[in-house]
Amino acid sequence: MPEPRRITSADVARRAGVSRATVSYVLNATPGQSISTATRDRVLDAAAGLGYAPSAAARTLRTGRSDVVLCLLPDWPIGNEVGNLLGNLSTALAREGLTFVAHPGSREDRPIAEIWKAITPAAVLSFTDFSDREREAMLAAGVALVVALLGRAGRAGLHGRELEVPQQLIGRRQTEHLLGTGHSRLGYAYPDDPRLKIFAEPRLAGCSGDPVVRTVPLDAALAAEAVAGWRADGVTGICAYNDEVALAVLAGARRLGIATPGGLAVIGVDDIPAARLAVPSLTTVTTDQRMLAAHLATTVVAAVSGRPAPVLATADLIRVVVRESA
Amino acid sequence: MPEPRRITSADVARRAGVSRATVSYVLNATPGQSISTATRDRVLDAAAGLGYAPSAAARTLRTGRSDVVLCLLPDWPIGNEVGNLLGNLSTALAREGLTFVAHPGSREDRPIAEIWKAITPAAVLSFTDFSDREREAMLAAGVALVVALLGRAGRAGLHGRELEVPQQLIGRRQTEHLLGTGHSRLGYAYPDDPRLKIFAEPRLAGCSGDPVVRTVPLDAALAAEAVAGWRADGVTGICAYNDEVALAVLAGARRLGIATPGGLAVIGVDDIPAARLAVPSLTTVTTDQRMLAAHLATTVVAAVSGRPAPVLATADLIRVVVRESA
DNA sequence: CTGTTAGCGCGTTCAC
DNA sequence: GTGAACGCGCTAACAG
Repeated sequence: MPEPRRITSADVARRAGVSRATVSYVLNATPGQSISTATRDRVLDAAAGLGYAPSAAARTLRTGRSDVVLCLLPDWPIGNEVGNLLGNLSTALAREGLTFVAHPGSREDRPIAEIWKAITPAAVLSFTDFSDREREAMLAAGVALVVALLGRAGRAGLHGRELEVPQQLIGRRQTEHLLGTGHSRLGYAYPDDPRLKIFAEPRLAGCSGDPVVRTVPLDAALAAEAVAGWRADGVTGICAYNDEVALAVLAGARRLGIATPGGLAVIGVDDIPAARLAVPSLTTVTTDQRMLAAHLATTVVAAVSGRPAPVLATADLIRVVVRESA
Repeated sequence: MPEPRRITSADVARRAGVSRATVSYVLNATPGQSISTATRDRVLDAAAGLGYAPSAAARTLRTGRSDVVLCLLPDWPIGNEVGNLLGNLSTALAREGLTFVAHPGSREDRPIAEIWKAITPAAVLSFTDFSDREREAMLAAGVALVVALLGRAGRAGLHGRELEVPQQLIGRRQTEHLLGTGHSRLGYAYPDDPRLKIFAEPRLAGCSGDPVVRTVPLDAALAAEAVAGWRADGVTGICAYNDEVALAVLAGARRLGIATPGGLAVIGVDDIPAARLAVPSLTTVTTDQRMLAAHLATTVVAAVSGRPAPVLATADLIRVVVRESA
């Protein structure tokens, strides 16, 4: 086999009878260049005819930045909703000519620096915050954007590119629903997994009505203990960290023979498939992942091109799905 | 700010008082080069002292291949288990010096070629099969490995690097359990989402006992219809495509007032958190994701370095988790 | 206006 | 152990 040599801009230039520079100008539509339509077309034709695709590596080497957006996934279990968000994000960024990739795996396995150095991304998104050193290193390396999807609460982002509002809003919506359906004494079912703290804290902080917090493991017997505790406190409505925790609360209540929602109302977060199949079916709160993804994509694009970040319209972002449990 | 110039191998060479070539040979431990220990150490010290990290882009440009392993995610909803697998895979590959990234999003959004051209990966993994054209294009571009996690059944892979066995094994284990607990007439609860077919087919094919197949949407009322049908057929044990479908079957049975497992035994797949919280708790089948990830990682490494693919030891890979529902 | 020349970015590798 | 070319695209400076 005659080693199928890569097609380079030189090939296109040769075929179009112009210089490589011209090819570059035409293909990148470089502003401030005046190239005749005839030449333009010849180049375009040649490129198309040869099936030319520029070498991403060369471009990256030259410009110091690829068109890849790197997302660092958290080390806590990612479920359906996150998967969904990533998919939407990928689609939205693709429309802008950016390639989205996600890197799973904890930062302990591999220093975060190795990851982005291997990719030379245009932007890095992360679900957890960066240390100042990391942030600086990336910026110094020319990474255009550094978004923490959930910055430390209250921290004025270096870029105003953080997105903690929705989390608090989730807690708010949960309590609003419960308070609105006649429950005045509330509990908060906190997740067992310490890695989830970064999400749980802002959600809890968004709750009004000062709920009684208890940790609820994903186990019916252990959940029952928590439920018993809440009962003793006079709590009648529970905001759960997410649907899984909510299902645990439901299972715990059942063990104790407590009727739901009569004896205890429960509201989750995420609307996982199991939520509607539970008995009683689970009332929960969902985020419009498509809208959120669109916003994130816009934020990334803005940052890459040096424009200010857009403001997230949070109005319809988070919705209560009313079912039987609350 | 004095524009923090990147540290290159030239800097290291200068500091160590050697040529750039030598630096390259030392840092890559290039075989067939005779470099004195003294020089070696000087280079190593200089590199460490300067905090030198080679430019991935330049390396990729030169060698035609990055050290990134690209995984193309399917467009069907990815859940916890897949997330888990990806995490383990990432960790395993990191140990081999490879950077793992995943690209979500359907192939309709963006031709698959654009993705890998943007990354120049050492290897590409995919959950679904590639067309022959795609496969060839990648191979021609120097991508070392092209694994379809689930090739078309029966297709003799170009590389023998396909992994369909576990899927069939899942079905096998489910039926074994049900047949072993006294159920002779079985049903298979097929997922509603057509995108899942690629997983569902091999799982179903692995089932013994020729089960009666019915599609079960994730909705209690609709699931009840399917359950009623099975009852009419004399079916007493259901293998579900996954835990969510199994939960739907459970919900359907409850609607009809059918006791589980007395009236109908159900076994799922995945062991999602909701499985143990269901009523009755769900008997299910799990895959050892860590073991699977290790095998995949080994396969990738073998392929990248041109060695033959290892054989997967399937013995303990798939396990039944016995709970109440079957 | 139109388009070209030339050198850069950085690590790798062949030939001496 | 070294010099020098190479992989490929970008872009400032420059000539018709």
